[in-house]
Amino acid sequence: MAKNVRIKDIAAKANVSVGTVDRVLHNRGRVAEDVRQKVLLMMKELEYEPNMIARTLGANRTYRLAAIQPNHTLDPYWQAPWDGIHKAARELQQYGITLTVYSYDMTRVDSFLEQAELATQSEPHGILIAPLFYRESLPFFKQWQQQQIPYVLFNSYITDIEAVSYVGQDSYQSGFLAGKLLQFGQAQAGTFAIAHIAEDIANSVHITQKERGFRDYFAQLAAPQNGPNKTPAPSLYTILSIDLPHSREPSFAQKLTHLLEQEKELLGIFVSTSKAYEIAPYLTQHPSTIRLVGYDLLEENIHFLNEGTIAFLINQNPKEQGYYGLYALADQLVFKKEVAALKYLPLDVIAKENLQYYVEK
Amino acid sequence: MAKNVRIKDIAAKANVSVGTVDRVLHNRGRVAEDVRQKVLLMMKELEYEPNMIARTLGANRTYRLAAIQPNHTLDPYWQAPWDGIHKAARELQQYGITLTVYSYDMTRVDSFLEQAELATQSEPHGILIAPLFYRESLPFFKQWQQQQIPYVLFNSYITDIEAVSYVGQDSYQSGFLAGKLLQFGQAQAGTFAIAHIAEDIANSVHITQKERGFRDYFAQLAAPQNGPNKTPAPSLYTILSIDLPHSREPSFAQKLTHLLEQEKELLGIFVSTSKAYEIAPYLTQHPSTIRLVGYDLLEENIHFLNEGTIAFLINQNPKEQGYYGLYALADQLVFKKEVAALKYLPLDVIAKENLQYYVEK
DNA sequence: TTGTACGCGTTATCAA
DNA sequence: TTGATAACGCGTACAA
Repeated sequence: MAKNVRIKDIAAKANVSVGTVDRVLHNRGRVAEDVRQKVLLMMKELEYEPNMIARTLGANRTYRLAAIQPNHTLDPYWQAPWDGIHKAARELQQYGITLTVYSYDMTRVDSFLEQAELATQSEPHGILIAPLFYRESLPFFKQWQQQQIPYVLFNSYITDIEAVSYVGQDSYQSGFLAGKLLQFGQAQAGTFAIAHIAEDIANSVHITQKERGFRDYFAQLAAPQNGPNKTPAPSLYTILSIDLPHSREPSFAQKLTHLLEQEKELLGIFVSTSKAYEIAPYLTQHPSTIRLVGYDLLEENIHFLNEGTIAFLINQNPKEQGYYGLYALADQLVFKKEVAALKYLPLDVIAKENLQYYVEK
Repeated sequence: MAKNVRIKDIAAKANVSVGTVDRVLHNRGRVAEDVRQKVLLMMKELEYEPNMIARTLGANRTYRLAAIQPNHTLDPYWQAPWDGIHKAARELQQYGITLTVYSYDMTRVDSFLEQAELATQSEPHGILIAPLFYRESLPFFKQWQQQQIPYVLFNSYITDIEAVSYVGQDSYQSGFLAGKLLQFGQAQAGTFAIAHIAEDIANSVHITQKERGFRDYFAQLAAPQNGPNKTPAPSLYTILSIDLPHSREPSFAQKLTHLLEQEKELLGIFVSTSKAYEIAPYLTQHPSTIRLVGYDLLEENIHFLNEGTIAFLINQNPKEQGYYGLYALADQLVFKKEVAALKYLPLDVIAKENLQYYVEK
């Protein structure tokens, strides 16, 4: 209950001035070792906790942060991260943080390079980036390391030991979960498909991880100890993966219709991106026993979820990804907090029945 | 980006002193009307935004908050709200907020009355309360209103127009969701049960709401437009509710065994409290087609979820309830923000496969 | 009715 | 290597 301990108190107890305590506190040097030790001891004894309010007021610093992500007007998914980033920016404004967002066209590598270059040239104090292009991102990471600019990755996981943090979803686990959602409660044997729509799978790590998780779910059903569930022998499930082009291509309808008509035992489809809504219309024309699972609470997806064509959507908390991503930078730069190297956000299972809590929350 | 506008800037532009601007800003009176108007105009023109950092530092006020909730050592559920409240308290400490928690024995009304009385006598600046006892809470609300003490309700919803906010779950909707989770994918007709364990249903609003939601889920299946799903006619489902005593009573096992053995077509059980783990052991001894759904990520529940006996758990975000509950008070008292009168937290659907993201997050 | 001056806890800039 | 002191932006006595 004692009043909060201030620098002044430590100074008095150690018979030095506040200036000296401050130098010890921030390792600014220029202080005799024995004095340093005494001050540190007093800090321990009094359990000093710095007052962040006063600190930010006194420091009167400003931090310029840059965020690099796909343009939210070109792809609806990216609206949510954009919102999250700006929400965080508003809250952090009073701590002297300003934000500039660099948006790139996610279908064009040159656009990414251009915006990342612009961000770098602005010499920000920290960078938040959704590195959709694996190969093209690495050189920037290296450059930022040399310039000592802390950077945080979000949404797309790239192994990088030097990044302050990765904030995003666990793609492998989400594929695993999708398997469960498709198979759960299905009494009969049959086929499950994973569909990739317009993805450059080679240069996209997380799509591969999703497929691996998906297949592993069915593989582990084979394990003997699976509790008391009456599922058919796992060998009865066939898993197949299908690559679809952009939906505007004629071969999209062609390939999809072929799948739906040829695979008589098709029990479910897992769409590895947020574009489940492009497949949904085709299902209404076919036997409705085919269960559809996809990602993200886009307006189009929500429509089919409510209609019943989409059974479940996996929410990757995109808004929170942006929000916590920017906060990770602030924690590092402003609040000098420990920042977790890895922050997975929950994979929310969304059905028609709990949808309302996730839209506009 | 022009420098942040300060009170001093307004004062200069309006040819008055900072004291006058301050009085206008906080409606302290004692300022000529024409001067007041001029100052207000300047504030608009310069788009003045108060610096909360400097404000809290300057004001140097302290706020004593009281939280009233069931003892977390007597019932494991209440550990999470307790954690959330304390997490918020730690963050808010630097804004001059101190917290005292008053814990009551949720099985004893007199304990509740005692602690609520203690909290009231401490004359706090704000109160956060989980009002499990409906009737007994109302007089306290009245008293707090008279004393002008703002109070926030959490976890248990009680209609009260005067409360600053209610933070918690939508009980009706969670029952509805539970219906879906039990029925989903079940091809055959049968019976679904909702089990209440050791609950005083008459004095507990949210248990009633859960049951209503649960029954309504099956009722709405009767509606004609339900999309393309191959469920049997809704009349084929029988819904029954069962009241169980505390599990230490002999009649607990008796009643439960009776249910399991007599209801040959029992497809699922929905436990309306966090005590699904008390029913789970009985299921392993019976035909495993009975699906079990309950609430909350208690250690015991998690055990049976991983084992497969419990199919889904609905997470009511108890930790967040405490966290945001306390923040609602801080927003009102310290930050002078608008506080939403109602804040529903998400109903997370937890399966074995996405569990990991919700424990210790 | 208005203005002045000090304090909040910290940082940063000088002298010493 | 130290210590005194002016900011930072705002709240609040108290004086005018």
